[in-house]
Amino acid sequence: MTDSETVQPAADARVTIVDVASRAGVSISTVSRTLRGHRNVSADRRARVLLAASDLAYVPSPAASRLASGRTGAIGVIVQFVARWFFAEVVRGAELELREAGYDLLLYNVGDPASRSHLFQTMPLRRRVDAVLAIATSFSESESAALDRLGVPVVVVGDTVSRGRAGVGIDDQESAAMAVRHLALLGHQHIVMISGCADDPIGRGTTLARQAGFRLGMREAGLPERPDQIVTEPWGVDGGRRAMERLLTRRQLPTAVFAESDEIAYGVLQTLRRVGLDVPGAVSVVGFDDHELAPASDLTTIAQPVHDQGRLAARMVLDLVADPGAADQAVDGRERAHIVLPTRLVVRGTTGPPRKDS
Amino acid sequence: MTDSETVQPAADARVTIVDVASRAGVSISTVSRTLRGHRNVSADRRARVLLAASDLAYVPSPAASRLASGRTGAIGVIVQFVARWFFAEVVRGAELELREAGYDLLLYNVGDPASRSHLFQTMPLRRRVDAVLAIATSFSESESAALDRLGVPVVVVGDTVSRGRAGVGIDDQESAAMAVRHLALLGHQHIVMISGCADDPIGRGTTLARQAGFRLGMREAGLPERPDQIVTEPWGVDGGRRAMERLLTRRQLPTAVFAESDEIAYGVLQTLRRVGLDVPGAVSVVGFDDHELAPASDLTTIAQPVHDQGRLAARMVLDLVADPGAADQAVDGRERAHIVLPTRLVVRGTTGPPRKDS
DNA sequence: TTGTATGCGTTATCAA
DNA sequence: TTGATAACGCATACAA
Repeated sequence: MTDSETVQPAADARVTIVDVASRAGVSISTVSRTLRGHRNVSADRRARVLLAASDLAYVPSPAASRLASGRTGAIGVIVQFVARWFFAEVVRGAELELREAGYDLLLYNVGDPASRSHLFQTMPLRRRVDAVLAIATSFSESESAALDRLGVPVVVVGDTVSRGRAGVGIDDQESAAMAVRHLALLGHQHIVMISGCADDPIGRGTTLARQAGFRLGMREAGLPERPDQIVTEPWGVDGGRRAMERLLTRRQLPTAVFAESDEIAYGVLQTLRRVGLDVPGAVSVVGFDDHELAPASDLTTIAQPVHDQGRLAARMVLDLVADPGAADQAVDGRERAHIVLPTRLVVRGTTGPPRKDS
Repeated sequence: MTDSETVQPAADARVTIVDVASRAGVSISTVSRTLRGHRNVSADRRARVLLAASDLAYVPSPAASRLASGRTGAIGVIVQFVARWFFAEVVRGAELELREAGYDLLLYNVGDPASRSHLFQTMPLRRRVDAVLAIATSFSESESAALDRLGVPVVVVGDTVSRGRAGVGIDDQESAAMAVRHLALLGHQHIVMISGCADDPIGRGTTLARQAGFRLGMREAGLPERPDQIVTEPWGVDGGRRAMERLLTRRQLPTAVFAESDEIAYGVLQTLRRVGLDVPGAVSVVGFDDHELAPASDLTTIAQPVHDQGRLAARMVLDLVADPGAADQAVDGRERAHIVLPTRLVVRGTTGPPRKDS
């Protein structure tokens, strides 16, 4: 650990802009202007101010700055489950970008209904953030209204339902269709999708879009619609495990399974392993997300750029904060306020052609 | 989604304490006192203030409050990799507790050296937080000094090296010994530990403690010291995979592997699966953490209460903020400022007795 | 380009 | 118990 070994000045927390001003022999407005990067400061004074500030290890008081300017310098990030890989990865990407721009990241984890309704009812974000970044969640009407009432820009990540808001995401429908095409091309005819429940408020939009994509892919491949072609269980490993167990009670086992998420796929794989069904010999499995542990499970999956979604969303937020009217203008060279990032199939070991005897 | 459907008042963000005071017919001091829960306010005035505040949907300005009181109402949480399950889970626990107490959670992700040194050199936390919560990281001397210079309480989670600071964690050494005892009891004599590199700044203390625990457990079980009984690779799935590959080139395969973390164990399992070695028939595997996906891999592991560590640490932080001198006093009924939480063995399918012919 | 002066919305001190 | 009022530390409109 050779980093950050530089010795710091005494760094008395009580150094104010007045101290810097008097040490530099200028007024506090000049200090303020200099430190905020305004152009109209002469070179020599700028230098003097910078020197004095660094000598004194001056750090402006965020509270005072916020009070005077009205800007909070903070972005509120609303997330359902920080502990889940996807959310955490988005947060990481956003944090990187925000920190770089000097913004604070206020985390609001609203997985349980209690804290969620608390967030939207008492709105603790009010006056605390310059903008809001909401990760993979669908808002109810009133929630959405509450958000608008904040009067700050709102950017969403990865929720298809919230069109109309600035945001970044992927094309869940097309991506799901990609998975089906992959299986169809391998020769699979009996494909089942396992997904979370669409009435689950969490990721509702995502679930619906991926289900639609599955159906689309099936139609494209000329495969017949089956009544039970989509099995739903609560989202997660357990759900996947249970769904696969249900499939094991059917008259005929599908030759391939498309899971709405890698976590669900893990549950599917677990059940298949337990009963000794070969993957992909007996059943092929495709996941979705390219979860960090997908390589460890050798899982074929649809990869999406999670980290980048966080970064881009954060940049959109910053742009909107800088210019609130820019919601519909170009962002980062792209056309619209809704950025759609590409996905791709990652072929690993859980997919292959169906066995001839199937 | 039936929650948070309550209609909100107009909620003009520009309502100040003055408006509440005039509507209630009292002075702003009375409003302030009432809202901050001071005792010396008469019942009727209190009621009037509360009514007026709620009518106007008044929310105090955090910036003004912070400027006047000197308290920021925020806790800085320093984390290496939010995207990893352990860290994210601790954050989740901490967030719950902090939010409940009305504190903001400022997230600082310092995985890469650049942002880490930036954090400790320019100390953006200064004046922004009332306390710091550092998750599973070892500080260098200068980093530790920089932290102290902040002049706010610091609480650590899950790092054994940082004794001397208030914190909460587990007994990594004893827990690792537990894993070894489990294997020894099953009859294993040839056990190898796979761990991250001890010169990796990340989780250095944890790694060292678990290695020490491994050696302790081996001695206790009367098993001979072997020169190569600990294999180190960079922490993570890839490291585990590679370490297991290295084991496959040895003259004799161990009958059991103890992985420093579940992620490492996943890599080990992947390699074993690839070469067709039966688990636990040919090789038993024990992990550490009880990662959320450990059940999916049917991994025997040492479970630690991650979420609770976050919660307890947050509560320690809050106690210290309330009474900075309380560092060495009782916390939550426990004796010392360093809380050690219990761990336990979770037996799943990756451990069993060694095959007779081994 | 530079400095002066006012305001930002609270909290806290002090008299009453 | 209540109410004036002085900080709190900075940004900014305005004057110079």
